Amino acid sequence: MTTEAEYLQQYDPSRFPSPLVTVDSVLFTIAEQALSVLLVQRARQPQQGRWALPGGFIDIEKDDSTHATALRKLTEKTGVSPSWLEQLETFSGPTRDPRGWSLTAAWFALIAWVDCQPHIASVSDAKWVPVSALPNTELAFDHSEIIQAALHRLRQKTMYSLLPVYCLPERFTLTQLHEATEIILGQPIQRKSLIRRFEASGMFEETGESVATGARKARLWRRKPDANIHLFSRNLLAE
Amino acid sequence: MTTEAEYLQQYDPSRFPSPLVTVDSVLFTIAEQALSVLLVQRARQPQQGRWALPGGFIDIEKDDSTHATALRKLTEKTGVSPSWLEQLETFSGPTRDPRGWSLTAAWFALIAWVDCQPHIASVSDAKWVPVSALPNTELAFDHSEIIQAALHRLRQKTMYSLLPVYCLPERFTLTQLHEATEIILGQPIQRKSLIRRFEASGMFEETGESVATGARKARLWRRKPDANIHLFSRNLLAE
DNA sequence: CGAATAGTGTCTATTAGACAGTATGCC
DNA sequence: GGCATACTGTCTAATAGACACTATTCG
Repeated sequence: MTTEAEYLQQYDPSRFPSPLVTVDSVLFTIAEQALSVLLVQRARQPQQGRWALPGGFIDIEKDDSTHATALRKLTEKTGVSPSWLEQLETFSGPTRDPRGWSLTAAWFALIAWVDCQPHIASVSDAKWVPVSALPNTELAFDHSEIIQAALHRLRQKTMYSLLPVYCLPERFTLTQLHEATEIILGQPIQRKSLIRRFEASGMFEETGESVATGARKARLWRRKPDANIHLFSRNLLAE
Repeated sequence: MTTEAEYLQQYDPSRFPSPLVTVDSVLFTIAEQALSVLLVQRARQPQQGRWALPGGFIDIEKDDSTHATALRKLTEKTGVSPSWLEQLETFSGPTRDPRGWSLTAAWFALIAWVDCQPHIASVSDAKWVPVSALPNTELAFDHSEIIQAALHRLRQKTMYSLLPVYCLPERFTLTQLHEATEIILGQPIQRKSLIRRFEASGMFEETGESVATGARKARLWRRKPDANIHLFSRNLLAE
């Protein structure tokens, strides 16, 4: 019989074969009227030169969860923190990475295009790719599959929450939210339905400002500082 | 410049410090009118003797995903495959396991009590614990937190699908489904609402049999062999 | 004033909640 | 028949879809 303290003293973490562990994120935005995902060109082997999701290894010294790893990698690539970040799913298996049995904790994130455009435009190894262009793009590892899962999550949540606001700048108009929602779902949405939800959510406040976009000025809104996302009990587009 | 083949030849997976990786599952059932979770007593250090979720290390030789690991561990403990198995979430951090920075891919599962009761009853290191008893139980690692996340998932999904059928035996009555749903949600549900959903789902077929439970006989139903779960676009208990 | 964009009013359709009512089987 | 359990009918309430309507701004 050994105590836990004795056991830990003689514990050797390298005794058992362990999978290769990474963290990858699917960061979406609306770029020029197109739902787009951030891709990064791999600087090193394996799959050197291929486009891949932003991510990498956990820094055991610095990161105190895979959430921290995802946030650190995204901030390195975009210069800012994403507005939304939630765990997606973990992908694993012996063949998804040529180095051997591997596991990646995938995260799902949203950001406003204007918030990171200056940073992205200044580097050559990161770019926004419209999701409509993905079928023609061969990505590293199983990253296409991960993006498909993230896209499914994004569309589902858009039907029962106002998640698309996290793709918009801090101050936004209802028309911007409406357009973002239609772009994500790929079909027309009743503006009235969206506005009803917008009011019922209690998540937003007027800034008092308004902007002209050609005709009547539109009011500018922002998220209330501590408002949590509101989940509706019915979906849009229920058919 | 090295090719990927050259790179892989000299690749040493033990060069970087790596987290300890495990797979744990939260298996629910309805045991004697109580929503219960399967716990296993830890045979070894660390946390020897404490009750914990069924799980363990990935077998790099045998498992071709964490799904396979979860299934293997659950089958070892219960003698059968769970009726429902989906990924929950990955929990990670430097302090959740005394051996160091660790990560567990958590899975969420359902089974009929009668399907595994013979096996569970025959061993002394596994038992069903009603979720109502969990606040008074100190579990290993962060397993209480994992169970809370699973419980939340179970209750959410019960509101927009007929997930509770996966806690029932192969052949079941509408009353059993109704009771399971009420037990999971912890409040009364309109039987009529459930039956409307049951019919609309298209997931079930009559067996032609019926059982007496004291008064009028109840029809026995089963899931159609290849039916996928039906997701409704509105929730129960929307208030 | 007309055109364009922003925003409202209000009718219909769908489906959950409530609960009364009918059916069946055992004593 | 009486009672308990299984099952159905149907009204109300909530909210999404549809779309006509009003409001504001600019030339």
